[in-house]
Amino acid sequence: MTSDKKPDRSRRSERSRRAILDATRALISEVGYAKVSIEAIAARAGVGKQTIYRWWPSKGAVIFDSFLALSEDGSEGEPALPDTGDLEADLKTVMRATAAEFADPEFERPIRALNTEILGDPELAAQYGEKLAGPVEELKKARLRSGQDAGQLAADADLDLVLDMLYSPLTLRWLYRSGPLTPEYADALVDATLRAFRP
Amino acid sequence: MTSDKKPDRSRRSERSRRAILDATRALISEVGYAKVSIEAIAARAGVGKQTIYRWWPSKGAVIFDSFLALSEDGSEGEPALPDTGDLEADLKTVMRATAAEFADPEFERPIRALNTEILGDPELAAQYGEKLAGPVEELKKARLRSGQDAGQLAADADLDLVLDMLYSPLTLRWLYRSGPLTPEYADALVDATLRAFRP
Amino acid sequence: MTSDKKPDRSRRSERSRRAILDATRALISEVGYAKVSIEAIAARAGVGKQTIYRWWPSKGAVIFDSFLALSEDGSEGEPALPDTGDLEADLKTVMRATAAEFADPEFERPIRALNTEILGDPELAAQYGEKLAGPVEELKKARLRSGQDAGQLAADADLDLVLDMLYSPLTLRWLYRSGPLTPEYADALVDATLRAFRP
Amino acid sequence: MTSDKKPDRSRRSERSRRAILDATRALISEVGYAKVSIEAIAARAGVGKQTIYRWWPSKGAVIFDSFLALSEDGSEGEPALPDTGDLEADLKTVMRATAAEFADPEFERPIRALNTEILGDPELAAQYGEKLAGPVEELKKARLRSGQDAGQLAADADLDLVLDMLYSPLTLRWLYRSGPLTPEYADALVDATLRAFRP
DNA sequence: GATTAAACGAGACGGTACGTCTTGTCTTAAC
DNA sequence: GTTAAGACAAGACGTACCGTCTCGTTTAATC
Repeated sequence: MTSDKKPDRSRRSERSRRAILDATRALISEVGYAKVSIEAIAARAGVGKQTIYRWWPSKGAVIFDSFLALSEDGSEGEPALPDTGDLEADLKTVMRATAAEFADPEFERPIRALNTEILGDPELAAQYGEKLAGPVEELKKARLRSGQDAGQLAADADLDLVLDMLYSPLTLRWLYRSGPLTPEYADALVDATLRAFRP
Repeated sequence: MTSDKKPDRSRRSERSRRAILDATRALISEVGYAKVSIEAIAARAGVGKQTIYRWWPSKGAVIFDSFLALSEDGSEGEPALPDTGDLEADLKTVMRATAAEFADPEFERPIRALNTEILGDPELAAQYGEKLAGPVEELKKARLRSGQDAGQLAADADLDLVLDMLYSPLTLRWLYRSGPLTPEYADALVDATLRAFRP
Repeated sequence: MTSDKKPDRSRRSERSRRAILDATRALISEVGYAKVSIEAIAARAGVGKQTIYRWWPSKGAVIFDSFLALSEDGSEGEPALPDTGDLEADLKTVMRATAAEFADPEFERPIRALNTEILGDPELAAQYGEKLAGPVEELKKARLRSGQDAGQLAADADLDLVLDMLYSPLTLRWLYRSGPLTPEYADALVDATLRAFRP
Repeated sequence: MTSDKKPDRSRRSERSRRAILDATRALISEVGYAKVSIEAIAARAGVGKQTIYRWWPSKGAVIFDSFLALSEDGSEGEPALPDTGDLEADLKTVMRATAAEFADPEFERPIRALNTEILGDPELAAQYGEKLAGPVEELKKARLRSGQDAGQLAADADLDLVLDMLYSPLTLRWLYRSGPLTPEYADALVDATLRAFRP
């Protein structure tokens, strides 16, 4: 036990924090997750390595935070999902959009980097669930609940399970690249899921 | 033009190949995926590093092959899935078993290693689909088809979609550690999926 | 433009420098020049390889420096050569000592290592002339000059040539192992040289 | 002691032997001694590595033999040194020629390669003395003896010593690159040596 | 305004692993 | 039984990063 001195958060340089997070995202986009190194981040950010090690426990944590920061200042609170009163139509809209996003090569590298990190680090996985996935999931569940109230979904449907059946196949197909992410596939998932949980 | 000489497959040492694959699996079990290095594999296998680099393009490929070899000589052809005539019961049996396997810490490390590797390498992902996942999927589809014939599944059900809806939520929950892999969850997935595709 | 960053000399670790130089000399003595590797030096010195590559351009340079360091802290300035007033006797004393030193198996390996290195690297050869051979040569010339003043050597004798004729045959015989390094041979060289340059 | 089977000299391929020796010399000229590898020689000669290892004990031996072969078929017996009756003039001619040869960059690399090899391997040094240096030395001594008979050299002069004093300074200056190899230097060596051994 | 203590940039350090290269041995097929 | 070819075990090469550890230098907050 050499030096348990905890850094003083109040004196942290916001300038450095931003530079590190920005450099991280830029590097992921440019060279891909596997080749992002702490040294490269520090050099790119014009920051000493120690400044990174002082505030983050691992490379994964930096990468994770770089996404978190993005979602935090990108949107002040998540936007609600569409609610036209037609659950099926709304879900298809959202699922098709998700499929399109996954297919967009622009997002491919960063999201895949994030997922790889989460896969290997339970700590980050927990944080991911809580900070990133959770809020979005709540929004989705709210829309489902609204559909439930409108009698478009069984009153006793387990909404977490519904979400799983909707999104998991899409997500896994993307992760494993095991099939094309077409609008038709998105629609088929919505149809089947709604059949399973119709009132 | 540096050195485009291709090695001569017919002169490959089977002895070394096995030693490398065995050492790889042993190391993954012992120290976990992240800490497996080519150097460690070579040392453990009593093999020169070059012998690994000569035959495999990447660490991921070695790891992948070590699983492939396991499945190839472990089972001479995959065993058929149970077919008692009751599709629901059989699916629940299989899904519960899958959930249990995922939860077994013994398999945790190796399978997670394999998945991490697949996630970051499209080449391996393709091989995975073809050599490992494909055959198993065919067996599963055969059982579904048998249920279809028995009138327990809609005649026009897209069996790939059925499989996705059954297994994806389970797999993703395991990958992301986003929830417990209980028999109840397995059962719920089977119930919902069968509802979606009942005749 | 890969990495033109020059290391900062002022921050160099004296501790590591000494450890490297010491380890180098020890290894040369123990296993011989040909088998000294950078890896072995680093391991022996308890130092990262990069610390060697950071400060020395080649293995030869390390070896050379290990000798330089020896001569620098071994003697605070070279000791003067004997000057009894009898040039012939003094030269014979020194030449016999040189012959004996060459014949001493203790010095054999290190000096031969140094010589091999110098032979293949003009850069080091220049440094050798300047830093190691030069100072000693000056002392020898000083003694010759004193002999010249005493009328024991021709006033117009080229002292560099005198030194060459004295030492080169001895040195070359040692390098090539082309003959025994006896006191008689040393004496004969002194006699012949003094005859050639007598007043 | 695994396989002491000695190869059968009578079945040796002369074609391969020549190809190896030629390739060796060519490589030394082109890339310099330090970068000549057995692999490169074998590839260049169109020969299996084992064919080299079967007939030569070390890389040095191959290099040495490549020179030996050169001197053997280049000249069927060494040419006699000039003997005009004027020893001083003849020696100056020969010494100036030697100095010029040393200075010729064409010969620089090969001869230096040979010397480096000899320096580190007593076995080769002995062979060098016997097969390459010896014969030439005998010729030189023959010329000296002729001068002795003509009364231009002391009758009791040790001819080996005379040769050493003539050639060693030149050779060493070349090896160490410690000074220019001018005709003047050659002349000065001859002058001084003849002074030392005049009748 | 001067003092002072922590965060900072920079980068040297001991290490691990990389992927390449060469060595000397061993194996195979052609002749 | 020698040869060309080349796979093999071994291990050094020089490079890239790791995470830790000084170094001066800002930069605030306290005096």
